[in-house]
Amino acid sequence: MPQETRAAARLGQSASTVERAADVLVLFAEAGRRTLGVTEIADALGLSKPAVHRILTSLRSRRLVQIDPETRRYALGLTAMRLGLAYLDHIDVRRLAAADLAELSRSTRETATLSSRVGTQRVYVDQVTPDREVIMSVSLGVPFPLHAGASSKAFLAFLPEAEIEDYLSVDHLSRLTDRTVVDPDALRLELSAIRRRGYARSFAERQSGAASVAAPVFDHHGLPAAVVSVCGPVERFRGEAESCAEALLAVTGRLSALMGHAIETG
Amino acid sequence: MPQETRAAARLGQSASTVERAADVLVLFAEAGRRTLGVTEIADALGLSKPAVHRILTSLRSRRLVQIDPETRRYALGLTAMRLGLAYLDHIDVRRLAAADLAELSRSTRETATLSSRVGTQRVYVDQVTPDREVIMSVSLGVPFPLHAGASSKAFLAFLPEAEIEDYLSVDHLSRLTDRTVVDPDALRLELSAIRRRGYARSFAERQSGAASVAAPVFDHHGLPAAVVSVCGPVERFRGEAESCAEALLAVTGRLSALMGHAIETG
DNA sequence: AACGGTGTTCCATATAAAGAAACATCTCGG
DNA sequence: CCGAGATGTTTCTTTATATGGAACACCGTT
Repeated sequence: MPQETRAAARLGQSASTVERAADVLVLFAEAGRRTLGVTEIADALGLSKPAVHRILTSLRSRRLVQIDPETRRYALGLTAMRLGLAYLDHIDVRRLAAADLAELSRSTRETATLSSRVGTQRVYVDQVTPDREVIMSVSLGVPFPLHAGASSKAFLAFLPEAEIEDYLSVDHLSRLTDRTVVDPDALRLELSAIRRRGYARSFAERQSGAASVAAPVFDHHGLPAAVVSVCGPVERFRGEAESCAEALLAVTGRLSALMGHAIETG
Repeated sequence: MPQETRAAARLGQSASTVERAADVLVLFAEAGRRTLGVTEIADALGLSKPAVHRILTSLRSRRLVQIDPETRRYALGLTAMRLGLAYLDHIDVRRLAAADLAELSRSTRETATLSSRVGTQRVYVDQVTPDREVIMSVSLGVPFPLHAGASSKAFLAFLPEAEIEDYLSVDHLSRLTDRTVVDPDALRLELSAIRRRGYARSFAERQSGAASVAAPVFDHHGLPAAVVSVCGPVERFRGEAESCAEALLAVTGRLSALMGHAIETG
């Protein structure tokens, strides 16, 4: 009689005790409470007290949880923190975003790009172009300033205020096209609008004939770790900008969550 | 025949499969590599391939690890990050530091204190006094300004520059004793010296007859989460300040590591 | 197309988790 | 101060389940 465990279906052979232990760990992350007692856990997960106690003892031996000898209550341990920091250290935004870029380009039928920041400059690090005749294509690896174009402004708008002011106080903000905004006060207004709106727009600010919407992916410090954009020829993009922005924000929201930003403890 | 497992001694009954699973997780945090394969893990931990595979399948069902379908290699998953962030969110500095405060007081034979910041003020949240006749004792929960006394200056010195300037630009920095420094420029110099030195000193700045050294405990954002101090009567403290500072920095360094500051992923 | 390398499944066996109950501690409130 | 009713922990037998050798499946190479 093949009794179905709680294991996710179609994953193959599993180790049920390990799953119970994982459930215990997740409970610590979910519960608003910092500490949990044996009975509390047993009731919440439908396990017996001895089972929970054995699991906690094993988790304790690897410092995934720790016990407060005073109250005999359990909390997450140092190793739990190490796992989280290791995850955050090893994320490769480009790899993480690759599938989303492809999907974003497919659904919008425009070019989707990913940018990184290098000091006070920005570079495209990835792009996916749609399968149609007239498209936009960007150059990977070429540095651009932070004040012109949707991707650049998406970075700048969400930096700490001191960094923004440092950037705006440089002697001369370069003019890349006749639509580039180079007045610091005008830029401050624009950045403020971007923060309210959640994404940046550009029509030929950086490159004549090109238009785009862009939004940042936030890391667990709340700073922009990367910027995703959807861009296309300016003539047809006017009508698409809004729907592109919607798809864009869905993607950047998901990626930000994967980067540790604003996780809901459910 | 009672075969000794790898479980830490004297912890009570355990669940060995859970320990093996925990070892797998720790391996991801230890290894410089981001991804690991089944065989790689099995070899590293001395387990059989099927055992490792079953464990990974279970960990995967709870998203503690994830699999790259392309390469069939495994990496830490979203839940691992959640555990880390939950740990960092829930640290109770006071509880964490309690034992160290006691040891610090014992080894220096002076009073050890812990302070938290509440906006632009500071309060003592814990203290341990030594067992001798003439000692210093502070009042827990009473707010003090950030510019007078070692503990206060230890907070102020390591705040973001913008916050420091905000604080120094208030109309009138209060004078608590005749040794209190209230000149903004003199304070800027002093804060800079504190940052270089790593800890703050005070002789009767906040309280007549009292002297202290203090250093911050940093959180994973690199900001001071709390301040530890060693303090005593000003007459005898002059000769002790340097040795107290050494013990102090050992403690704040260790606590900072526990808070996620500057963790090495060995 | 055969190889050496992965990851994955099968299956009989042995092990180690499960759980009821008893025990040990702790915490209140009268 | 002392029991009542929690909690966490251990014992012990039964039973469920993790184990690992071997076989299988799936690559990317040569």
